[in-house]
Amino acid sequence: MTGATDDVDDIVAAWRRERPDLDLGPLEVLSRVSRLARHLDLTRGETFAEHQLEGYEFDVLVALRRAGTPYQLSPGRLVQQTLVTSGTMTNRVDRLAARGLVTRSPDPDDRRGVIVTLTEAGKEVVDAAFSELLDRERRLLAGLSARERDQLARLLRSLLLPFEA
Amino acid sequence: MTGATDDVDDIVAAWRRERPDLDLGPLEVLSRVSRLARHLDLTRGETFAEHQLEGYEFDVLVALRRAGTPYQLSPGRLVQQTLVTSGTMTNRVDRLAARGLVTRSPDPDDRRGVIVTLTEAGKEVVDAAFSELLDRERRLLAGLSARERDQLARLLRSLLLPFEA
DNA sequence: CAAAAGTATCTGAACGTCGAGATATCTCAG
DNA sequence: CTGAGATATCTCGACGTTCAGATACTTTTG
Repeated sequence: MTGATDDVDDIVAAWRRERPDLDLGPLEVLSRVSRLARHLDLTRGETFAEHQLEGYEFDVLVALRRAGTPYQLSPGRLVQQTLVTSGTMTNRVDRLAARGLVTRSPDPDDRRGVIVTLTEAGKEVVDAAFSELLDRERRLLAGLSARERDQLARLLRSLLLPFEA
Repeated sequence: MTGATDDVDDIVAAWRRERPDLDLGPLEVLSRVSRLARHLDLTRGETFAEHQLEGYEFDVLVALRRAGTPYQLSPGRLVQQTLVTSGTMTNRVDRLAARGLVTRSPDPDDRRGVIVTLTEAGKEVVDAAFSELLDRERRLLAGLSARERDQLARLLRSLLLPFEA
């Protein structure tokens, strides 16, 4: 059994033919990261659709949910956790508030500030969707042993660290 | 020395506190993949800007470049390789053609078809940008040994395969 | 305490992507 | 050959994101 090849193997082979002078090593890892993330994004949508959620809505709800009681965060903190811009977060909170999944209220300690709170309805939706997402993702990882998953997590962490300085 | 922790460690710890009933294992791997990809996307933009390119333009040029002489692909093939929709590809080719980086011509063998060709100017731009991108990505991976990079590539490949069936 | 610098959030226009549908062409069974 | 279905590409309106700048408030400085 010769190990199966993926799209990135083809891409690297093509480059090796076209540019044998270049060290294509980085592609082996980082192209796979990008493509895998893209596939994950595309299929996550299926899970969310079952709960009448969009992916970007989920990202906000999930940040509020794991903050714990009373499920409150400022837009600024939500921006940090979701890696989007402040204008985007304003829009997202608007839409979620219109659907009754969060509320927006003034921060009593800082009159510039706003507090976004997960509603009970929002909590129910996000809990259901999150649990299903975990199930789905567990299936994606089923092909790896526990040891391999640990390795993978450890290696990815070390790539992630430089971005979080 | 206790290993450094990243954002995902914090996220998992928060979830463990909030939902000790759930198996959060998938997050350790897949959250890192998503966040890393997002960071890669954000910083890739810096490299491209030096060559007056946008990331989405680069994706198209690079697919044509590695196709080899005569650097031609149909919009359909470009769609497959870049994981975007056909409408998006039409727009991208429009913009690249307007900038003189590609040309669009009818396919002589299939009158429904179109052939997108990389111009000499397009080739020069993409070669310069690609080489610089590789340098930059190599630096990101410098913290890993060759053996670790291989491991990582192998594990990511096995996660990618199910999406490519 | 006043002025300057910093911070939190929102606004609005420009932009790229998507998704459904339209058009034109090709393929193949009958 | 003909008609049905498949295929390749494009059109276009809706949408979410970005970016720069505006606003309002807070903190720091002298």
